[in-house]
Amino acid sequence: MIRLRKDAEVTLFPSHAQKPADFQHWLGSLRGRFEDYLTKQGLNLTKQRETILHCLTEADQHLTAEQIYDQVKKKDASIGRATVFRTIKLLQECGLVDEIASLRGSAKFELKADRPHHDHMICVECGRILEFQSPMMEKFQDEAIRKQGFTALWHRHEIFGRCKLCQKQRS
Amino acid sequence: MIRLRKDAEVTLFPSHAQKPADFQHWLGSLRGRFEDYLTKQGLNLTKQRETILHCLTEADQHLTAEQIYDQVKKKDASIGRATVFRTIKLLQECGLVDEIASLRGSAKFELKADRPHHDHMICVECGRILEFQSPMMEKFQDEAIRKQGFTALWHRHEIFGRCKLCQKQRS
DNA sequence: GTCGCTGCAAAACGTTTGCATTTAG
DNA sequence: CTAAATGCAAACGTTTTGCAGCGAC
Repeated sequence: MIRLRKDAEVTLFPSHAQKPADFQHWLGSLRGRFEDYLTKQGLNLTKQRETILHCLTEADQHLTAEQIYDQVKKKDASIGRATVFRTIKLLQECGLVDEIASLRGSAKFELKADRPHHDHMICVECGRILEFQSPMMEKFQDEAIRKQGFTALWHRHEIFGRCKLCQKQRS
Repeated sequence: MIRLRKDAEVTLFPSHAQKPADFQHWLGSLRGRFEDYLTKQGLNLTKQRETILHCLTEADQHLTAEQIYDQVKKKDASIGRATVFRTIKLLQECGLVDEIASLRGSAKFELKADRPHHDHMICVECGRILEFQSPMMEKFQDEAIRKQGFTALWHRHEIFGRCKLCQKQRS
């Protein structure tokens, strides 16, 4: 028998990551983690890669590759699309960035960094992405994984529907 | 306080839908549901649409549009890709087919029909898709949705990793 | 000088669409 | 006769790739 308090089940996050108080220090630490990974692979942290990471830290929402590209262009107009895609891939490999599904079309990305794991509710009307976390859900998920003899690497859990505002506008 | 039996938490499904004992009757009922939907929309159940639905009922795994197209061609070589895509879309609209994400590339589809809701574990090595269901997970998910004031339309929960066999081969 | 990195353009990929033709009631 | 349905090929949006030139150690 499992007992649990009704209160502790679900945590909501604001729709975007909170910026750490010491932004510069945070940015530096991410930069360091990226550089470490690249070095280990025999690669380098170039100006372009740094710019792209920087844009991701500044963004307060989930961005498509194209949106990241737009932001990056503001800092350095010479950077090409291909570099953005290639860099996002590197950031995913080293665990700094996560891909989340969008309703249709292009993928969206978020800076995972040190944030706790969470899942997403995606509004099909306005595209807004809400985040939530439920340790209990994780628990039962782990149970299923164990039962199946599966080795989980990552997962995504996306709920599509209408956010409070869009639902209200409909009625 | 919520109490629950440790046993009843997670149900595994075989990696594909069990075929009903009376296949013909089942097929007929799905066909009927499709036809009802089409009629309501002022559309018709054509030979092509019937063939595509038939292929989906025969498949015992999750198929991409291209794989469905291949199966369909065996029954009627004249059917085009576009018709397959268009028909899958209709089947989704009337709730007979669900789309599930594949690791990369094309979407995969499954015949939802009367099957209970379930989620997926996707093996990144062999592509095998395992299914599981956990009422408790749904419960906490609903809790999160309620807290957020969200109106859920559908969701998907996909765990990527290695299945038992592929994991064994690695070690 | 080497090897990685880049931007560009072209290719690849899965999916959708426009259109002329066929089909069914 | 009309409206829907089809197959084809072209278009689409996103992502990947080939390649020649650039740049950093």
